[in-house]
Amino acid sequence: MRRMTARPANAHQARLLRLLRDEGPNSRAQLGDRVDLSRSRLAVEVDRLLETGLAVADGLAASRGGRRSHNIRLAPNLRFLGVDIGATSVDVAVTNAELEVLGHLTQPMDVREGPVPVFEQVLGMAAKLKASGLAEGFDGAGIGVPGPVRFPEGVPVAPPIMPGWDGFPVREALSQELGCPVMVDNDVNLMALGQMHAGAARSVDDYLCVKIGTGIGCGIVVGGKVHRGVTGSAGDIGHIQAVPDGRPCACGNRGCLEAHFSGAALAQDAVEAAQQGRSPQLAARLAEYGRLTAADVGAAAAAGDATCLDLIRDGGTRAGQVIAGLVSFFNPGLVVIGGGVTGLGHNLLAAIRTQVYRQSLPLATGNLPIVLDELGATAGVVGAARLISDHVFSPA
Amino acid sequence: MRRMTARPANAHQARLLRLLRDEGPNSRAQLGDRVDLSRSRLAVEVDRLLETGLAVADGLAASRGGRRSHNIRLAPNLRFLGVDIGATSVDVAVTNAELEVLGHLTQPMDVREGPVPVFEQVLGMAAKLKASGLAEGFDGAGIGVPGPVRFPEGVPVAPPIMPGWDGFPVREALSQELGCPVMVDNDVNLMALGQMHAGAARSVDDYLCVKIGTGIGCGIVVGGKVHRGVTGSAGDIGHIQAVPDGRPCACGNRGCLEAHFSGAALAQDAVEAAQQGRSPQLAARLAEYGRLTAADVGAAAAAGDATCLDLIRDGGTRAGQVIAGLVSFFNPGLVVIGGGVTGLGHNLLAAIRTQVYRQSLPLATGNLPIVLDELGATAGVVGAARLISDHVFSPA
DNA sequence: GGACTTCTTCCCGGCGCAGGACAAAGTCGT
DNA sequence: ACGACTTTGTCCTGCGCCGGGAAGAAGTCC
Repeated sequence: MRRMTARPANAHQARLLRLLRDEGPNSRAQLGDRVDLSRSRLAVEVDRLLETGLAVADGLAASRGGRRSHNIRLAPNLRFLGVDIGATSVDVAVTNAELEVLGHLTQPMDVREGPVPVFEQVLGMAAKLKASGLAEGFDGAGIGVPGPVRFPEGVPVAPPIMPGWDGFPVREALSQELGCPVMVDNDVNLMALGQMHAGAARSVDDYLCVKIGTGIGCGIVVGGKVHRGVTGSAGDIGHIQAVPDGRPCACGNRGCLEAHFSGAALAQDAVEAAQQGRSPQLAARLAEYGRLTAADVGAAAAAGDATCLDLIRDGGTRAGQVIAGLVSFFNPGLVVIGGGVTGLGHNLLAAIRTQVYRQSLPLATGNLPIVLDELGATAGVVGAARLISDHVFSPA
Repeated sequence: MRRMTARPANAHQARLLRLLRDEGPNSRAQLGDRVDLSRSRLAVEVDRLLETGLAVADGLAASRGGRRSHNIRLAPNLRFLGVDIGATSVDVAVTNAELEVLGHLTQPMDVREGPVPVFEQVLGMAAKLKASGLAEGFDGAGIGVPGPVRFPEGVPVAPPIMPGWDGFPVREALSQELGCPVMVDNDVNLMALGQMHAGAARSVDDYLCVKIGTGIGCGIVVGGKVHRGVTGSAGDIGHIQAVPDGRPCACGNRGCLEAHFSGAALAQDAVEAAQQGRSPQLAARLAEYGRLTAADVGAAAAAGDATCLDLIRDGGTRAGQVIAGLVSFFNPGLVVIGGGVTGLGHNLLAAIRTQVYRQSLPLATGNLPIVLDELGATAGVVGAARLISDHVFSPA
């Protein structure tokens, strides 16, 4: 069931495709304004894109004072699959060539079960999306996994929370199953790509994207490109020491950021606070559901629970200390905070901001926005689609 | 006394020039092996380089089994000026086009006197080098300053240790004086470029270069290019918190790495140790010279002074903690330790290594060399020459 | 309805560039 | 010493990229 997607023949065509992807339908004349090419050349390249079926004509554009131009848009039947595998759930979405999400499924899942059952589930979800008429086939798929990846090969390497995946040829296997090109990356990197396409980072070239969920990671974008490091483990900031001689961490050290502030750590703190009677609200929730999550802390804090506010503030301060260091080091133009704990909202953001603005030098923080992610689960799947679209929209 | 240096006309020529710069003289045939160009094209471009005088023919190369090829080398009369302005001294060197140092002067200087007297001194040193017959004029000059720089304009911005320089048009002024292109950068970035050209980083694309001198900074190289951050302050790691609620720092915070371990901090610790009678060796040196520097600590440690060994070990551990965080975050392929404290030698390196290998994750440290800088003062000036040569060897 | 603007197509000539043919210069074996 | 083979450098041809002019198509504005 292989689906042969045409590929751009040269860099000009690739450039045009990405422009159409990022800025939507555009008239030939507008395209001419954006890509430094002569009219004749542009006409030839656009015509070839139309011939190969990657783009289609789409009626007439509004006049700009003279003859009306023809609209060009990416082929409306192109489909990308975005998959975001988390620690405890999986997101699968279908997008069109402009990376608009046409359908999105979320299901609980345990990544520790290993690649084979997880992929069965993912393929089932993809089939479901296909069956609902959203796609006839896929022109590419991007996959995010919660651990480091040897990017060129698309293979997870030594992932701490998904040991069974070490060395599993994710890219190869999925490409076989889906019959289309596949790219694999760390989930945090994909979140960063999502921000680049649809989020706060659209006009920034150097930024950090901190994801605080079950674990903690950081997507690093340098000059508009994701920095993955020499072994694919760049951005693994969960095990930076935040508290000297602090809590023991699964990695064997003490005081790791992740041990003091993450979805897991926060839930544990919440349970302790409830059991010690420091927070009636949490105690009530614990009694009701039998367990607590970061969301419960956020809800209780929003309702005014002082203990929960303290937990959030302390955690934000810890995270802020580490982020302040990264800001001093990297001097980004933007920091985006995302992941499961985003539900803690502005209390968290305020604590992080305070710490960063206090600890980093004025030159680095002077014009540095620190914002919450606004895309939620969309960021990951859009980032995945963006990753593979960059690949498909590059010369063969 | 403007000297008009030819510039490459296209990217091919630029490529060839850089190849000749980095790998020395080469035969036409060898050049053909390294650049993906047809023989005809290559011949045309090389001939043009010869015509413009950027390169010269240099005899016949050894035979590779057939007709002997002609050697090509960069024009032997090209000269770059490398200037490295430190906090308390200045280095000026002349290099040829292959960035070999032909002459090198070092003089004490106080950067706080401001740009005008410092530049007078620099120009005097350059004139001295010229007068000794090393250069007739300069085809470009690179300048390193100990503070952040707005790179495109070549202007220092808000430099803490050189307040008088804020906004001074270094690039413009020196270009006027010297009559040649000038580029300005942070001294740490230039040290990193020096490692790339002549040091440990020749075959690495992503690495960090930590300079521990009067202050502490870090050069960041991503994909073979220096990362300067959005405001030019990337790598400013001296004010990352190393010790919660630690010593007060000039920046207004507490526990900054620089307050606990730098040339200045170490000298102060040494004086205290001497006065408190914890180190007879240091006391003797203090009595003799009236002051102490990091070098004294190194010498005493080498002679077996336990207190000094402790000072070095503690400092290395502090630095190692911060570097461990950077390694987790950035996942470099190499870390080079340089700057004034390199004199502390392997005791320092051992402490840093221990801490990094202990605190960072195995995937990031598995194949990570951490080495001492071997170039010393040469790194800065060669890096400066490399910076401007990259500029001169790019299409106009 | 006429003058002006904008957009598209067609066409020409220059340039970059690859690759083949050929000459020059050397090596190696006999 | 000589011929066969290899490597290197030069010349030439042809293709495709590409910019820009000219002309026509389509609209706007007065």
